Amino acid sequence: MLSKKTKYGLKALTYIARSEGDSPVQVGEIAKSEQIPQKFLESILLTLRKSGILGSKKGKHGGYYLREAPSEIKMTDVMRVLEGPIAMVPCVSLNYYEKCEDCPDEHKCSVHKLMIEVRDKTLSVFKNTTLADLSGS
Amino acid sequence: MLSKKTKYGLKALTYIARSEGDSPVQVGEIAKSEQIPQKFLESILLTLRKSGILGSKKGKHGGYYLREAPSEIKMTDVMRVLEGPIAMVPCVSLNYYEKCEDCPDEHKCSVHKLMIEVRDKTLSVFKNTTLADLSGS
DNA sequence: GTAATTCCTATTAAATTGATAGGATTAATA
DNA sequence: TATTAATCCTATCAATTTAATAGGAATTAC
Repeated sequence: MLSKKTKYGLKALTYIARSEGDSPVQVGEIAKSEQIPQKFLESILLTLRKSGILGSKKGKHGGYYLREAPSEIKMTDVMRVLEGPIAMVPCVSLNYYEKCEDCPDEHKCSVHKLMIEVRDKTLSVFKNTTLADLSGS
Repeated sequence: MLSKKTKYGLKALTYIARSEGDSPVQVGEIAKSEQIPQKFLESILLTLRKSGILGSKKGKHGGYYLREAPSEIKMTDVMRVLEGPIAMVPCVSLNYYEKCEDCPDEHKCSVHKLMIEVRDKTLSVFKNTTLADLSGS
């Protein structure tokens, strides 16, 4: 299941994509409109900024803005920042690979091959979807 | 990420599929061979039995066995029993549908459509995979 | 009747997630 | 320069879920 962090993050990004004009969008506005606890949303947008997906402007009239056009922002990147690995087991993760403790040989593991398939299918969706698709192009 | 419950469950099913002969397979044997805490595995196999995937025989020389041939046991069923919904959000779940609290209209939700796509791709993998595939046909 | 097994319920420990709190820092503007 | 309004940062807490353990009841083979 998707964490609320990810869901809130996706909604916020969509909101920003839709309302991009001259000035950055403020956390308070997004929180109110999308019914997200403001302080929680703050921390999520901070994560997105640190990862390079969002930029920010501090102080009065500050807020957040996209660093690239919505059509350039891939779901693979967004999901990895918000949700972490796309794979269902660490041993098939491309970006966060880890050996499973309980597996002497992962090529003999019955779960391994199945999870590679799932990973590839999921990845294909996220690779071919951008923020523009979410915000209704 | 897959829960350990699911991973252990899949490994145990694979083990049973591979060693099916006349007599049922015992929890202790599986636990030892697959390095799974025995009591934890007990509860997992109990779940699988209650769902109808496994059968059991009590008492001395008892144990667990598959209710159908490995090639008849679909991953969709196994995953739903062990891991729960296949969808990443309740509002796109086929078997466990629930409205999202924070969504006034799910057809306008930017996350909804994306998650339907992911669900369908994942589902296609699980639909076309059986325990026979896991246990090396 | 004894030993070996599944079955059942309850409990606990650890990890993760969701949310909150309080203030430091920065920038616009009057 | 003081005020206001925003992001930024760190810490903490509460709730939930996950992983594992404990102890014994019920059942069956021999």
